[in-house]
Amino acid sequence: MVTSMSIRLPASARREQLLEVALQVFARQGYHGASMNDVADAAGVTKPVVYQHFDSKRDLYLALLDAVGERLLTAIYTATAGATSGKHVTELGFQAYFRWVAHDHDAFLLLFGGGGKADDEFNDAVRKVTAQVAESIKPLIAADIDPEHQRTLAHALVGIAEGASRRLVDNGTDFDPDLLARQVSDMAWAGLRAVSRPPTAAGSNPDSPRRIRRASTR
Amino acid sequence: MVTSMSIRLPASARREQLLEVALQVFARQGYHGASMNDVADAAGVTKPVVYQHFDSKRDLYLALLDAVGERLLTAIYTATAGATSGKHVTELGFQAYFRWVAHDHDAFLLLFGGGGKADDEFNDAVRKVTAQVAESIKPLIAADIDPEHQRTLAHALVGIAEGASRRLVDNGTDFDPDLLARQVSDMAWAGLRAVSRPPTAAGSNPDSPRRIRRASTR
DNA sequence: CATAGAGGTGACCATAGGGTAATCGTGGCG
DNA sequence: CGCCACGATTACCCTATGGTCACCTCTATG
Repeated sequence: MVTSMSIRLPASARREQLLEVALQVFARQGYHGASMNDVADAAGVTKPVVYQHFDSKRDLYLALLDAVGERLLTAIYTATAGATSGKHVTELGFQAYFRWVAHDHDAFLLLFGGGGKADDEFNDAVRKVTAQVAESIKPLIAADIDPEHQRTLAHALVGIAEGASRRLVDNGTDFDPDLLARQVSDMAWAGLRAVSRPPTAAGSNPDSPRRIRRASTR
Repeated sequence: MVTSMSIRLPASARREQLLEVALQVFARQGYHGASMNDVADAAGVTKPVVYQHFDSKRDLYLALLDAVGERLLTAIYTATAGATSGKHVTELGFQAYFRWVAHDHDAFLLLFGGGGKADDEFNDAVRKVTAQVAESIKPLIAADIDPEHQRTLAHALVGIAEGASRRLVDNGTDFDPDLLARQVSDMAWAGLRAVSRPPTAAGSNPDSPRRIRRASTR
């Protein structure tokens, strides 16, 4: 979309456009499924133009991964900045995530849509993002449990967001990010609280000592 | 591994070996990163042999995806078959999943390691697996909430398993699947319980999520 | 209006890799 | 002991595509 068709553009603008267009192309066709020609075509230019702005296909992809990861992270950071309670942070965090998915659809696909990696450097870029999200989540988790356990749960939370999103994105369903955030964060927060409660009880075994045994059931 | 180096093998055995070897190769190098020659080499044969057993690269990959998904599903099904309480099912389910990851390492990578898809058919195969896992999880979730909400939570649970696993696998860390299952299922189950009934004890938040959130929207 | 230089192009190279055709060799069977 | 069929190989084709080079064409500027 936007401008196109062999219209002359100042370098910086062209670069932006290429990034924008490349995101769409890669998100839809994956790294290997999309050729540099595809990108160029989508931008209404020819291949050499792309190479005037990016050294290689990898370079372009990496730049994209970077930009896109940055967007997600800042979205989450700014959203949760003003929150007070842990529960509030949780909900705002998920909200930011799901809003990002809903709005920056292609970005989600690029990062988590299995677009085609199999490359250490690409994996690192993605891992770095999830790790940072996880890191920002860690404070929500009771500080009195094993750090490794903390990390596990943090990554589990990231997984929640990813899992919930993927289904909707794959499905093509339109969804209300805020509703989703409420539903999911309710579950997540309750889960986190429950974990923080019992005095660690590390190494609990089959003959579990005492967990919170809230009778009820169903 | 196993036999190799130009040793003659009966067709069915060779086929099995090829599947086994191809799993490793694809898991490590991704779909595009691995050539049919790579697969053949890893099996100690030449390309045409591979093509005698599989029509195309896609075909081979699809067969792999299928086999591997099947393994995960049956692992979960059989593991949770004898469970009684919801909590028990949850823990056994996660246990089966994490054991599968720990043991069938390459399988996890193939399915969820972003090995390189960008292909609708491949995506379908993977989606089918997660969908089935999610389906098997759904009964754990309160039946009195919106079905769509149920599905969301089910997929969120799958995301938990995936997120927790990915970190460890990417990290190369060795881990104890059973411990992980306990940690994670504690959180997950608590989360599920909280959703199924009005906020348990402890002051929740203002806009308490009444049990039935038949949030119209969409 | 000449011109420099940035923006852009067409044509091309080189190689990887999916897929196939023709051929070989060996072990079991009559 | 010969032969056939199955397992395997060598050699090859051909398309797609990452990447480059030489050249063109606007437009701003003196």
